[in-house]
Amino acid sequence: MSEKITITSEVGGQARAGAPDRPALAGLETKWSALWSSAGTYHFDPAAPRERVYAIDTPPPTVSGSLHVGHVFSFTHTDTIARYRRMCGRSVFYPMGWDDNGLPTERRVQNYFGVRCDPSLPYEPGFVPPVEGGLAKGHAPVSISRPNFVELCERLTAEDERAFEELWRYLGLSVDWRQLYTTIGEKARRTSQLAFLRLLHRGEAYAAEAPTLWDVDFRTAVAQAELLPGDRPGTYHTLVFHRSDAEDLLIDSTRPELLPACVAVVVHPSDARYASLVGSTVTTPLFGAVVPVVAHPLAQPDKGTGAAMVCTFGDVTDVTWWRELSLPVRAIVGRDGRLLAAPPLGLSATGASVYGEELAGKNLAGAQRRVVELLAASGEMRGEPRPITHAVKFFEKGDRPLEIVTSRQWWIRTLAHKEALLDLGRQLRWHPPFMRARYEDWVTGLNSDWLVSRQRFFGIPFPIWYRLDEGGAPDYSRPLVPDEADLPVDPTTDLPPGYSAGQRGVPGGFSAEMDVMDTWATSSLTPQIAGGWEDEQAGDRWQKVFPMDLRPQGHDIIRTWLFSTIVRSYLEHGCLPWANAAISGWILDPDRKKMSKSVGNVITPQDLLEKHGSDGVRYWAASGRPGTDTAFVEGQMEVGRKLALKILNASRFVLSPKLWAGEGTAEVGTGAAAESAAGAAARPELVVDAVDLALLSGLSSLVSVATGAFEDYDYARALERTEAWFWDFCDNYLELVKARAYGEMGLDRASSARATLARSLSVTLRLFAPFMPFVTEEVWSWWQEGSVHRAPWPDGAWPAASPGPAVYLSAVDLLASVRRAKSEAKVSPRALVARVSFSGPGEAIAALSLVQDDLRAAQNISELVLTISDASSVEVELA
RNA sequence: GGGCGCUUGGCUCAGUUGGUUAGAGCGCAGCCUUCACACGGCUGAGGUCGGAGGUUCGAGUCCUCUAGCGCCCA
Repeated sequence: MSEKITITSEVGGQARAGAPDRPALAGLETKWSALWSSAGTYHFDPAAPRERVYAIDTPPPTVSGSLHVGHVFSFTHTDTIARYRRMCGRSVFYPMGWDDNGLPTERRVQNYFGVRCDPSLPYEPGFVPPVEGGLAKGHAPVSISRPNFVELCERLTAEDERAFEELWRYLGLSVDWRQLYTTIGEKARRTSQLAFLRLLHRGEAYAAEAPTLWDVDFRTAVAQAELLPGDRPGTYHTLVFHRSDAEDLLIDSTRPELLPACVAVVVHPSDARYASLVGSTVTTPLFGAVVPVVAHPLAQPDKGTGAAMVCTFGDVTDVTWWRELSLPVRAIVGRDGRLLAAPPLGLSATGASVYGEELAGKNLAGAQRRVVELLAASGEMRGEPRPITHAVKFFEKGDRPLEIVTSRQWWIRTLAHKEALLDLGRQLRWHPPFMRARYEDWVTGLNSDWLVSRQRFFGIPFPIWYRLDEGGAPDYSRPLVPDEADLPVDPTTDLPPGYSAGQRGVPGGFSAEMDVMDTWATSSLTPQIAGGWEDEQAGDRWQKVFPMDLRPQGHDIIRTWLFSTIVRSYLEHGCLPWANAAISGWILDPDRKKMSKSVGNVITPQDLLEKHGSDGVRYWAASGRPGTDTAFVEGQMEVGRKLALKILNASRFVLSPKLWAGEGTAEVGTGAAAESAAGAAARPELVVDAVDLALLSGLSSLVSVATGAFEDYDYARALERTEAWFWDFCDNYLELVKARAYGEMGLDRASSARATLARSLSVTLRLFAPFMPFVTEEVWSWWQEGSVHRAPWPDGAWPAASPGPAVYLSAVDLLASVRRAKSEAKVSPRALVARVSFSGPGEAIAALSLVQDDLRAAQNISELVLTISDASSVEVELA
C-alpha cells in the first residue's frame, strides 16, 4: 500500500491558489514542518519492495551535550541525499536516533540531581532526587540504586530529546520520526544483549583476566579506541640495581614508585654495552627482588641509560614485554589508583616490610615521593632527579594519565578477523574515497581485541549471572544466561532461570555480573536497532532495509563507530552493514580553528536558523563538499537566504496573472494563472522559439549534471550547478523574454516563452528541493499538486529535440555588451538605444537573428544591425 | 617516524579524463529605483594558481623535491 500525499488541500484554501501578493520567507519553517508531519510526507513505506528501498544508518547525536553547527552541517548533507533518493522514487528509511547511553549522561545526571550511583543499594520506588538543576555547594550527593539512577538518566534525556527533535524539524530534516530510537531504550537494550549472547555462544565474545588500561578517577576500563595521547611533565631518576659479582647497573626511570612491581630489566639486543649482561640477574634497590636481564627490540638504547625496568604495569610497552618475554606479574596498583595492601611476591623480606610499612595504601604521587626519599636515604639513587616531558596515554574523557591494572573484562574478538575486516573495508564505497585509509590504518594497527565492558552504572548490563560455590565464590567458567525471549534483563534485579530471589548473593546461589557494556558496544548495532533485527513487531522490515545503503558520519569516528559497526555486522551477518559511507568534514571557525566552547566561538544553531532561515543555513551546509573541512562563514548563509528569496520572487513572476492573461490585456486570477502555468509546464509542443529551445537544452544538461553528482554523493556539486543555472536564468533569460511573455509579439510566441518559464520553474524547484525544502515547497504549493518532496526527480529529456544552447548564449553575450555600454554611459538600463551594430561570423549572426525581437525589446533598441564579418565587434549608439 | 588531505584574486570556494584570454559568490568601486525582486539589478577593478625542478607541442590539472597548515596512526 503506497501512500498518497496531498498537501495542498490542507494549505488554507484551494489547490493552485497561485502566488500571493507579498511572498515572504518568514514562517515557512513552522508552517511546512507541521504540514509534513501531519501528512506523513517522509514516512517510510514498508510495503515497498526491497530494490526500491533506500536505507540510511543515521548517526545518533549525544543528547547530553547540545547540537552545534557541526551537527547541522553533516545532518544536512545526509538529508539532501535522502530527499534526492525519495524523489527518485525510493522508499527512504531515514530514522533518527538519540545517543543517551553512557558516561556523559551519567555525569550530567549526577550534577543535575545531586546523586551518585551505588549498585549495592536496593531499588527505592518513588524516589525523589534532592535537587534539580544542580547541587548547591557543600551538599554531599545522595547515594541511590542503579535502577533509580537509570530512571533519572532517562528522565533528564527525555527533555533534551524533545528539544533536539524540535530543532531537527525546524531545520527540515526529512526524518521518519516514527522510526526514532535511543541507545538506552528497550529496543537497544534487547538488541545489545541478544547480539552479545549470540557472540558469547559462538565464542566471539569472551571474558578474560588481563592487563587493561584503567582510569583511576572513573574507575573503569578503557578501550584502545578511547585513548588520547598527551604530554606530561615527569622526572627521570637514576636507580641503582645491584649485581652480585660486578658493578651496579644504572637504570633511568620516570616511575620509581613502580619499583616493587619490577619483574625484569630489558636492553636492546644490539646494545653492546649490555650484551654481556643478558641472561644474568640483578637485584632491585630497596625491595631486593632478583630479576632477569633480558633483550627486546622495543628497548631504546638512546633513552636514559639504555636499560629499562619492566614493571607490571607502567605502560603498554610493559604489557608487551610481559607478554612476549613471559614474565611474572607483580601487581601493586589497585583500581582506586592506590598501592595494594599486600606486597607482591618475590620481594626480599626487608623489601616486603618496607612496602607494607611505607607504601601500602598510598596514592601514586605519594608513593613516588616516599620511594625517592627512601632511595636517597639508602644511597641507591644517583645524582639529582631531572625533569622531562614525556608522552602518556589519557582516557579521552579523563584528566589523569591511565594506569594499567589486571582485571576481569569482556572482549569481542577482532584480531582474529583483521583480514576479513580489511576486505570489507575495500568493498565499502567511501565518499570521498581517500577516507578508506583511515579505516585501513586503524584495522592494521589493532593490537588487542575490542574491550566492551565498563565498570559504570548507566549502561546496558551484560545479561550474565554466576553460580556461587559453597564458599560464596563465583564460578566464572560457566556463566548463567537468560532465555532470549526474556531480554532485556538487568541481572542485578532479574533472576537467572531456575533461581529464586533468595539465592542472590548466598553460597550455593548466584550473583550478577556488575559490569555494563561500553556505549560503542550498543551504537555499533544501530542498523540492527533501527532496522528491526530479530524484532517481531517490526514485521519484515529487517529483510527490507538490511544491508543498508548509506552510513553518513564524521571522519573522527571512523575508528570507533564505523569500525565497530562493521565488526558487529560481520560477526552476526557475515557482510557489510551498508554499501556506502559518506564522510563529513569538520566545521572550522573563520580563523581555521576548530570550534570550541572554551574559545567562545560557538553559536547555537537555533539562532542561526532564525537569523538566516533554515534554507539559508542548509545552503551553507550543502556547499561543504563530502569529507572536506569547511569554514563557518555566516555570509554564505546569507547568500543562501538571498537565493531562497530569489526563488520566491522569480516564481512570483512566472506565476503572475498578468503573464498568463489570454488574448489582449485581459487579467486572470492568481488561481487561473497557476492552473495555466501547471498545464504549460507539461506541454513541450508549445515551445517553438529558438531561444526557448536553447534555454531548455541547457536545462537538460543541468539535470544530467545534477543527477550524476547526486549519484556520486556529491550534493555540493549538484547545488553549485543548479544555483549557477538559476541565477543566469533570472538575470538573463527572464529579462530577455519578458516582453514576449507578456504577449507583445503575439500569443503563439508568448505561449512558447510561458511554457519555457513554467517548465524551467518546475524543474529548478525540484532540483533545489533537496537543499531548500521550505521555499521550494512553498512555491510548489502555489501551482502544483502534492509535495515537491514526493514529486519525481526531473529527467533531462524535454523537449525531445533541441538545437543546443548556442542561440541563447550568443543572445546573452550581446545583452551584456549593451548593458556595459549603458553602465559606462551611466544611464538607466531602460534608456533608449538608437542602434546596435554587431559584426561577427555567420553562425553568430544566424543565432542572433533568431532572437533579435527579444533583444530589441529587452534593451529598448530601435535598430539592430547584424553584419557577417571575420572579426567580431559590437557598437552601441545610445539615443 | 609513517600515512592522508589542503595550499587558486582581501575572504570563502569551483576548476571532471592536461588544451583557446584561470571561474563564481562575498567584500570593494561606479552606476541604475517603482511593471518578480532595494532582503534588488547592472557594470567594473582585482589572482598566473605555496616554492623549485621535470614530462609535454601545451600544466592550476601529471611526476620529483620542498615549505606551511590540518588530521590520522606509531
